[in-house]
Amino acid sequence: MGNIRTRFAPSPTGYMHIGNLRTALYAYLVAKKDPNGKFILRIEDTDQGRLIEGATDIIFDTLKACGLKHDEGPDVGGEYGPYVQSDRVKQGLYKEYAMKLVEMGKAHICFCTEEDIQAQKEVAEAKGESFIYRDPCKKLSKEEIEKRIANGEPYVIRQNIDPNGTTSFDDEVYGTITVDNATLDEMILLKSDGFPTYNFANVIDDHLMDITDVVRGNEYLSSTPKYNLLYEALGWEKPRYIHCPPVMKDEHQKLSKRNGDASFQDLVAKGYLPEAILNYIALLGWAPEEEREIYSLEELCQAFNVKRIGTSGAIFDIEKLKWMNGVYLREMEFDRYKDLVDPYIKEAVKGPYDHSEIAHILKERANILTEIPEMLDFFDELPDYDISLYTNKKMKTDPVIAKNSLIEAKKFLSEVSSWDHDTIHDGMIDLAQKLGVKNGVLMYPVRVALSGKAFTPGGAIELSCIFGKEETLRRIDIALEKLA
RNA sequence: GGCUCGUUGGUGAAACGGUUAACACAUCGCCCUCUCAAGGCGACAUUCACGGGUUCAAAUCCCGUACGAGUCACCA
Repeated sequence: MGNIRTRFAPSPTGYMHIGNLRTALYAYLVAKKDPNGKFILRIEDTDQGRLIEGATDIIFDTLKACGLKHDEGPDVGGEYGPYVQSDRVKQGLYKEYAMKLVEMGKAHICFCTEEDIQAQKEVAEAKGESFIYRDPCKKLSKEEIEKRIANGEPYVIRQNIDPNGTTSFDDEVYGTITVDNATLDEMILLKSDGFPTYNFANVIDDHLMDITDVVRGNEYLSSTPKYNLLYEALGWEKPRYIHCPPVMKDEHQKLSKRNGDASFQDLVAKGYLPEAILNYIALLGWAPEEEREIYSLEELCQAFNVKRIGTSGAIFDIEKLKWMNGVYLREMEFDRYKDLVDPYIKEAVKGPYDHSEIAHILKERANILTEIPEMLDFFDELPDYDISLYTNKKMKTDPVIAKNSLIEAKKFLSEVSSWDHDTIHDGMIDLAQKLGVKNGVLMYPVRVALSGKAFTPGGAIELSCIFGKEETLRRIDIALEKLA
């Protein structure tokens, strides 16, 4: 073997949520840390009742949008296919191995019904006893089993576990974990519909696909010993295990798509960039060696180290994602930024204004794309504002001072030789000086007159430039009327 | 309830027996500035869930307690 092979094995049951994506990311990074490492996508659709149409496409789309390119998978093929478990069922793969285990005495055929077991469990719980199912079917004779199968009685194949002794495994993140075999219940390997359970399929497929490193959520920590018993029974080499801490919504609950909207596509729809999302979630449960926090996917591949994955759950903090998204937006080259932001500008600004200029004043200010329309809501229509807006302590203005500033500004702007940023800027600065006032005393009222808002992207001069002479003077006149 | 895992500031976290307990987000000040944002500077854990123990020395090792999470499905 030698080369690392990891897999991301989601079940197509709906949207891709953030915790899941992070697991995919880590699996990808573990593989790509090795120059020859392979990242495999496997679809685990063994629960026929939970399938959701289109869910597989969401998985493909999400991985693609994030740049988590898989080397093998249902859509790209590979020598270890098929990569969809229901297709593997058709090959009789799982049943074959399950029967083999039965022959070896490591599993048995079971005719018990769910209701039966559930009832026994409830009785035990009522008595306050812990419940480990001791399957009577284990004692069935071969003849009896054959007869009942021939009769068409439904059955499952269940793992046999010797209750004596302990089982341990070494997790790369959590260290050595040991459990008493007596606490392990004998899980179902093959369901009555002939499909394997995850518990079984994952072992078979990981082995058959030569997966060297199993990366998954820590909810599997407690069932891993049972998987290892299977590996041992089959005489297979066990993979390295990398169990990841959970991503939490708050102190008590894991992140779930059901309650919040923390799916990847929700975040994208809210105006977050895939690369920022990926960068942020990489830091949930993993810390780089350097102090740096901004990493491209390629840089993450270099910096990533399993040893620095943490063990406790991390709360997803949308505020920090917001900040990080802003960093990506600010550092983006302008052309790409403009294309990205243009739909949002169009949504808010229908007037004949230069979108490129608007993009410029937005670039340093917006953290999320979807907050852009609101920032620009004064362009098409001047909001109705109260003249109390002209009172600003820091700018040393009030309505009386503002009126004066606007009269002077209007005088200058009506006669300015050329309507461009530099000319207006220099002229206004000169004007303030001539008037013997601080820049703000002159600029602030102009900006308020143009926008009707206390805070705007861009200052008085930038806004004047974008609005053009006519509209600028028109808005100043409106202000003067209000202040009259 | 049994078993497994976890617990450093509001959040993400560093520290791998000896530091003033990094850094980042958020928050709050100040500076810069035509507003806001960005940027700069500074404040913010006398303390690492709690209680014992080991040690000259513990957030770091050990034990216990509390709290939390996961698991105990013909779900993954």
